[in-house]
Amino acid sequence: MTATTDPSSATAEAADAVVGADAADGAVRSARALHAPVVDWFAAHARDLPWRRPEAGAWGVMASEFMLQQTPVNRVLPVYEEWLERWPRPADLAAEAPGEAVRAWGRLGYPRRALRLHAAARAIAERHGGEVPSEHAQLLALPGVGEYTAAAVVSFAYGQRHAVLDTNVRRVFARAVSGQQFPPNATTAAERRLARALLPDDDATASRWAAATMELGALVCTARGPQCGRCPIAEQCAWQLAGAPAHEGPARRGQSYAGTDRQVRGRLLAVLRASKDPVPQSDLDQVWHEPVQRARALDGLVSDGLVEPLEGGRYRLPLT
DNA sequence: AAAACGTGGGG
DNA sequence: TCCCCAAGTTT
Repeated sequence: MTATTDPSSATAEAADAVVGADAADGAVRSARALHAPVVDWFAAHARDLPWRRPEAGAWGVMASEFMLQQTPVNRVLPVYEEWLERWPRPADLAAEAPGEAVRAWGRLGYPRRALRLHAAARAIAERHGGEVPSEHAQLLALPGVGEYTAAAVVSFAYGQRHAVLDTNVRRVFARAVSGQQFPPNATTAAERRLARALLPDDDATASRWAAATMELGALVCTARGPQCGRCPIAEQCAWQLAGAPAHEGPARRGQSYAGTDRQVRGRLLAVLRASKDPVPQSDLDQVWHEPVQRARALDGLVSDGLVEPLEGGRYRLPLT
């Protein structure tokens, strides 16, 4: 275990962040008091996910993070296994046609992620000697890698001390520290500051803390129906202490789907994925009744590089 | 900075 | 049933 009790600059910074986040709460809790319970809870309750096993490597971690962007763990699992078996290293994927990545992506959703993971693999093969970079800035420069994914890779794959702020962690901090039921709609500077302030001092503990807070949010401190009875820090949770007040601020605007271009794109791509050979326009025309929207959706897929138009009005997943 | 971007499961 | 949500990124 680590020194969870000695004071440090990080503690003072955390205190400031906490006060800043909730000035009404006069009792400044020690950030350090959260580390041990959460990390110990993680040691006892963490799921055995394939990308957490040592053999996953940085490439496995990175691939899993792409797949997990907005897609639940259970749906990712089978695709991840096939993907890593087929393309065990970045160079293996880089050697493939991008369309094969899109096909293997299956129904995970947001297929541009498949294209970006493929492009990232090519960048890694060309610019990084086939090794997933271990610097946050270099990762951030890769297609499809944003602030969260870069942080996840350096933390989970390389064991670095880096704040990892995903939707789960944001919710845990919002409740446990800020006393709010939900975090703001968009990640704020205050949240980043708080996440940095709460980070344990040493790399190993910081890395575990990142994974642990994420897992706590995913399994216990969930968006709906949180299981506070099973939470290791329920006694210190600012939201609980405040009587679990309902969320104030603006509600998150839901995403509509039925009837949108996204739905049409999804149907078009499903047809293309299913066929190894080029598909005639007439087959694509079956998926949507409205010709204007249908054409717009197809154009969008082409301009996104997800679909390749051929001579004679035929289409296929991209070869190059 | 708001909006686009897929898909399916659970409350 | 319907709505909400899921390890975000890009433009």
